[in-house]
Amino acid sequence: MARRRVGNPLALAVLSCLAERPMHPYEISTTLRERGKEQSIKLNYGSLYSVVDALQRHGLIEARETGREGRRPERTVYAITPEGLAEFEGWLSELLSTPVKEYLSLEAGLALMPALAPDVVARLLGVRADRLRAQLRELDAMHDEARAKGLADLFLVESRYRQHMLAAELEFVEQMVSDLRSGVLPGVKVWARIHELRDGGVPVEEIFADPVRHLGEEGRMLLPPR
Amino acid sequence: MARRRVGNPLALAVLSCLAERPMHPYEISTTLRERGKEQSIKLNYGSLYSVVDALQRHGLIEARETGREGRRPERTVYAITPEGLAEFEGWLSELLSTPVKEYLSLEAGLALMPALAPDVVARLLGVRADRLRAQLRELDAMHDEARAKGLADLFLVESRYRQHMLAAELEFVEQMVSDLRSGVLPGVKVWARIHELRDGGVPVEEIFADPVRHLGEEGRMLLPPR
DNA sequence: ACCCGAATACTCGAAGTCGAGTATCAGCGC
DNA sequence: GCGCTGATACTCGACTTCGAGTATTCGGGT
Repeated sequence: MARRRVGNPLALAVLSCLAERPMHPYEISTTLRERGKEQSIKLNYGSLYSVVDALQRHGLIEARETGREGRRPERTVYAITPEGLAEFEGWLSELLSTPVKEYLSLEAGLALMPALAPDVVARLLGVRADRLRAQLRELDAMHDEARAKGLADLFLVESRYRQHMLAAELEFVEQMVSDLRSGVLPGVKVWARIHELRDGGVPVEEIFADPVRHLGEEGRMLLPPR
Repeated sequence: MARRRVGNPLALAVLSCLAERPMHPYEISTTLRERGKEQSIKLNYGSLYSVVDALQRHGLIEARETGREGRRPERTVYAITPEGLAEFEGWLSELLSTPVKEYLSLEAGLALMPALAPDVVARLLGVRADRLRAQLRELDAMHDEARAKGLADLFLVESRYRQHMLAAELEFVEQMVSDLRSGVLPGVKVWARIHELRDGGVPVEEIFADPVRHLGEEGRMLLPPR
């Protein structure tokens, strides 16, 4: 997979605008905003200008006119090059066809959660579930409103995707909370016991050094698998 | 929401290790790797050392001993401070309880997909679906193997979450492909027609300037909503 | 006639990210 | 006893990211 010379997805959005017609960077930013693309692609000025610069350095876009009106700051209008158009279509195709590993923040949280006691985690995830439900309601309202305005579903696809993924997360979190509370998830009992011991003053290192002594037979699962 | 002084999730992983016992950075990296946490938290050396440095600057960890064996590079052992422990627990709690907006690459792709013709997009998403199915099979195999080795489900939670989200993505993509092929998604007909015209030599700008003339009544949906 | 806030159009530098590169050592086969 | 691979333990600097800051103009109200 030949790595893209300019990696920021914002660069792709810039190319998408310039594929329509030449624009200056600020116009690109307002265009993306109007179309709601900044919901899907992180946009901030610093990145925008450095990305435009990088695209130019690599010959994917080129400066057309650079004029000024009154004593306003200069405006440079850029146009896409044939190589830029090829890069755009290739990159977009790859984005659609090839899943990439994304580091979700909840995944990090779940990976480290044993550092907190299981009942605490259950409570925190419960709060998360509430917030997810609120976000889903907001998205629903937004979609209804957009529909009422006559916006075609085609332009809501990315938002529907976000909603779908949010709903999936909620489903997982709800299941998790119930598994934690009921204690059916293998390992939770031991996990809870470790935190009880720790709160009672036993250093965690010591528990791990000889789990079976502190936790009984179930502690065996903490030993390194042969 | 007070912004974290050190933002990289890797910093959280570092704190989680040092909460157990003092370590030197390289040991942290191998520990995280052994436990499979690098699947969930991006780990590379450059970031590791700069993150450790930042944590020290902010008083969340402190250097203990800095010795060397033979003529090996120096090793500095770090320990967590009380403020570091507080930061760790607060941050982890926030991570679990509070959803944050994540910019998924497929969302960017969907937002820009009208730049390609609908049948092309359908084909690309079909390829993605195949790849997602392959990844899901791999994860299933991994989980079976881990189970067989006696690893508690507790330590697979993050991987199960990834699997759940991957499955949700597959579901969405499959639905999308079928909606595109059947043409039931409102807007797809117009979208296809635009690409036909463009391939026939009509500039895209012109179509957008007077959509109704080029596309008939259905073109009206491209006009800005009042 | 003047003021104020919003919009226009960028600039700048501090901070962070990344991965290839460097140097050493331990063990193992031959 | 010699070379090779793989592990140990980091360093470096080019490149990106970020968002607050700057300077100007426009339009609407009073």
